[in-house]
Amino acid sequence: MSRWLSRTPSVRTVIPRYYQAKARLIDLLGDLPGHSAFPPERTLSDVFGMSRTTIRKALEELVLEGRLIRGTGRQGTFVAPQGRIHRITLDALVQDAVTRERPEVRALVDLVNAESVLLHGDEPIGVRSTYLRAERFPRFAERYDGTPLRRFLTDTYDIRFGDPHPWCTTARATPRVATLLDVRPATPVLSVGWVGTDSTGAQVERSWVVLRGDRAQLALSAPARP
Amino acid sequence: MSRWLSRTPSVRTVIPRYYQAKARLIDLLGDLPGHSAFPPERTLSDVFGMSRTTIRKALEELVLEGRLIRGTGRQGTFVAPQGRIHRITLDALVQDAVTRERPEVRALVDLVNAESVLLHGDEPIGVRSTYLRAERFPRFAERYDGTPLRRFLTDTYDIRFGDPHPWCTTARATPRVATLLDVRPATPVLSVGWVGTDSTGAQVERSWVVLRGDRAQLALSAPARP
DNA sequence: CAGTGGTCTAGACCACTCT
DNA sequence: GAGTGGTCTAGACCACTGG
Repeated sequence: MSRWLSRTPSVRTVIPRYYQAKARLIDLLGDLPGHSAFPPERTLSDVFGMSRTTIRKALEELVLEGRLIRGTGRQGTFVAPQGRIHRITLDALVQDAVTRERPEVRALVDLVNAESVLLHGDEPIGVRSTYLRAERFPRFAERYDGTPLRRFLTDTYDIRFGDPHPWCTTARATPRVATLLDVRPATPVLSVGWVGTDSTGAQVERSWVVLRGDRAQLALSAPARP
Repeated sequence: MSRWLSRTPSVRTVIPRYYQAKARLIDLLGDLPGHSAFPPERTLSDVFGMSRTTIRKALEELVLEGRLIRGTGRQGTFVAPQGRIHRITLDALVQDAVTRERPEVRALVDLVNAESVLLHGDEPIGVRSTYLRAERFPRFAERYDGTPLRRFLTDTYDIRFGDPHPWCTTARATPRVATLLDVRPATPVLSVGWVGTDSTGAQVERSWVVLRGDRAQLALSAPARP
């Protein structure tokens, strides 16, 4: 086995400091009802005898898990109320059936891009972005009426889509996505992508969705097998 | 709308410093073939005129995207070779058909836990953990022979599984998972969970899989619709 | 032993929000 | 204005690896 692929043992028996902090914060969290104010970072730093950086790392994990909510300025940190994580089906993503802001359509050279922010209530939970071959969808920008994208394409351009074969990964929010989703840059997000083909097998659509992990989960389907 | 749910505008027109670093690192990366040595953090810190922390944040993102590989000690940082990201089907995860180390079986109070490290070659790409109701699967620990779990349960205990309705999220590696996957604690990972039921609808299995995002993607299925 | 990545600290500075 | 979270810096200390 070549050396750059060697599996380092990397024992690490010690529990990281930030993780000890997280455990204590979870204790603290357990007693508090939703919407309670949570102590500020600097206080926790003093009380726990750890640097603010370490505390922040622990807090960040709890935010990502949807257990804490943080606001800027005097808003501070709060205990998140229950039931803020929504399950979204893969089918709804592909079919563009999730509530969203009206897509922003941009014409590129050979492509057209439609980008929208997925909403639950008025909270942003994801971003959807689709690239279409301009040639196959003439005058898309003028004609598109904001209805669910796949249905629109089927109705207007007489497309018959094949299986999109989506895939799923973790990624980090780019600055642009972070702005749209109202998270900090580099926040871990769930990313789903797929390629749409027409009846001839030609690629006509390329899409991805980025979901906020603290507000959305992806519901999948895996039928039982004999 | 209550104030802790208010959508802060949070304009953030500026590009974060770490993201500028990342862009420059990608430039640097573009010219290098796989397995090339990459400059150490302290050098990049000097050259870019940024703190090591900021550089590290950029490097970490590239590692997570599978474009760089880092080793401890004198190993340093390398350009990752192509084709190290493997697509794994959801079905293979649920059916336990991914190559793996022999599961470690532990008896708990009312439950039995089977935990294994998923492998591609000899690289760890994920962790699979299943909890079974001890009552429904008597003497599981002694009887289990290491074959794919669902098949074993079907054959040995005459289970007929229903649809597991899996779901998918981002999470961060706990210290334990980090050790098994050979990543640092708090590394973002892809998490897939499901609940297995028998023909009566009773929950008999509860499983989750954690996948390293830099080595594995989850292949999904979403059939085209009329 | 020198140099690497991994962790943690202390503190500066900023933008923002509530009072 | 005071206090909050967000970003970035400089540097200490450690474990580990290769020459």
